[in-house]
Amino acid sequence: MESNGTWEQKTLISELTQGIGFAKELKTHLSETSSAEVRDMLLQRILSSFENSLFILNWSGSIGQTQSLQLVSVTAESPTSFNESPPRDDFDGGVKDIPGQNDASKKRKTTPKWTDQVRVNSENGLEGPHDDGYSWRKYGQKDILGAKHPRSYYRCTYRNTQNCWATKQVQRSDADPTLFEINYRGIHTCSYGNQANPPTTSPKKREQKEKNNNNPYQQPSEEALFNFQKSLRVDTQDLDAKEMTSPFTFPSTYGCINNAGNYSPFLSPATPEPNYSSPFQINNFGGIQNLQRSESDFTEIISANTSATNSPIVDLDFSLESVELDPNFPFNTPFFS
DNA sequence: GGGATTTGACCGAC
DNA sequence: GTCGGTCAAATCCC
Repeated sequence: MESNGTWEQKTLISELTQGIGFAKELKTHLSETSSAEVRDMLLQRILSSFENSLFILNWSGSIGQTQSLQLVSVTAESPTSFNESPPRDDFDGGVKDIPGQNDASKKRKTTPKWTDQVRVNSENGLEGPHDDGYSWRKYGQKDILGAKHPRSYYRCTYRNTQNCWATKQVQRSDADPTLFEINYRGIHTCSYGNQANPPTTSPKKREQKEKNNNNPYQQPSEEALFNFQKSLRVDTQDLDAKEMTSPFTFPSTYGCINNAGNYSPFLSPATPEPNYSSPFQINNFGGIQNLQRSESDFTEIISANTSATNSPIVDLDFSLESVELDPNFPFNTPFFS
C-alpha cells in the first residue's frame, strides 16, 4: 500500500483542483441564464470537493494523532445544526446480522458507524421527516432507559431486494426536543446509494408528502447561490477547532466509506453524479437535503434543507469527526492502495 | 392491494 | 436480570 502521504497529497490536490474548476464553472453559470439544476449540481460538486479534502485531512490526521475536524455548511435562517457527537466506541454491535459475514470481529471492523445531530425548527416548518436521500423503512421503536423519547430504528428499504444493510437510529434529545441524534450504521450498497436523487419513498407518497408540506425540496435560488458564493468559506487554519462555520446555510454533504472501501461523499440528491471523476464515490448517504413533510414523520431523521430558496433554512453545522474509521479498515482497494 | 408503520416478543450482550 | 436491537404479525394508509 502506498504511503498515506502520497495518496493523500494526490487526492487532496485532485479534489481541490476539481473544486476550483467547479467554482469557476459555477461563476460562469451564475452570469448566464443556466438552469438552477446545473448551478446546484456545480455547487454540490464544490462542496463535495471541499468535504472530500477535509475528510482526507481528517483521516490522515487520525492515523498519527487525534485530529478534530469540523465542517460547516450551510444554512440560512433558523439553522439546523449538525453537531458532532463525541467519539464513540466505534464499530460496535448493531451489525450482527449481516449476511455473509459470520465472523463477528470482521463485522465490527468493516461496518462504519457515525452519528449526526440534526436540529429541527418547528417554527419554520422543518419539522418532519429527514430525507437524507435514501429510502428507509422503520422496523422498530424502543424506549431507551434514561431517555424521555423512544429511539426509532430504520433500515434501508432495499435491504431484501438489494441486500443493502445500512441502518440508522434516530433518538430525540431529552434536553432539546428539536435536536435529533442520528446514528448511522453500515453503508448503502443499494443502487440508490449512487443515485443523485434516489427515491426516499414511493413516488406517490413523496408527492403526497411534498404536497402536505410547504417546504418541498427546492432548488437554491440565484440569490442564495450568490450569497453562498460570497460567504462560503472553509476555514482550514484551525482544523482543530470544534467548528468551522459558514454564515451561509446550505445543504451540506458528507460521506461514508462504502463496502468497496471508497469514501462516499454524501451528495444532495439533486445532484446526479454518475460519472464523478473523483476516486471517491458519490453517495447520498446522510445527505442533508430536507424534504421535511409531515408531522407524523417527525421522528424520522431530520436533515438539512437542500433548498436555499423558500424553504426555511436550517443550520447545518456538523462535522466529519463523527465519521469514524476503523484503524483496520481495509484500504486495499484501488483507491487506497 | 401493496407498502409502510406500529408494537409486542424474542434474542444476544453485559 | 436488564437493556438494546431486531423480528414479524397486525394494523394503517394511500
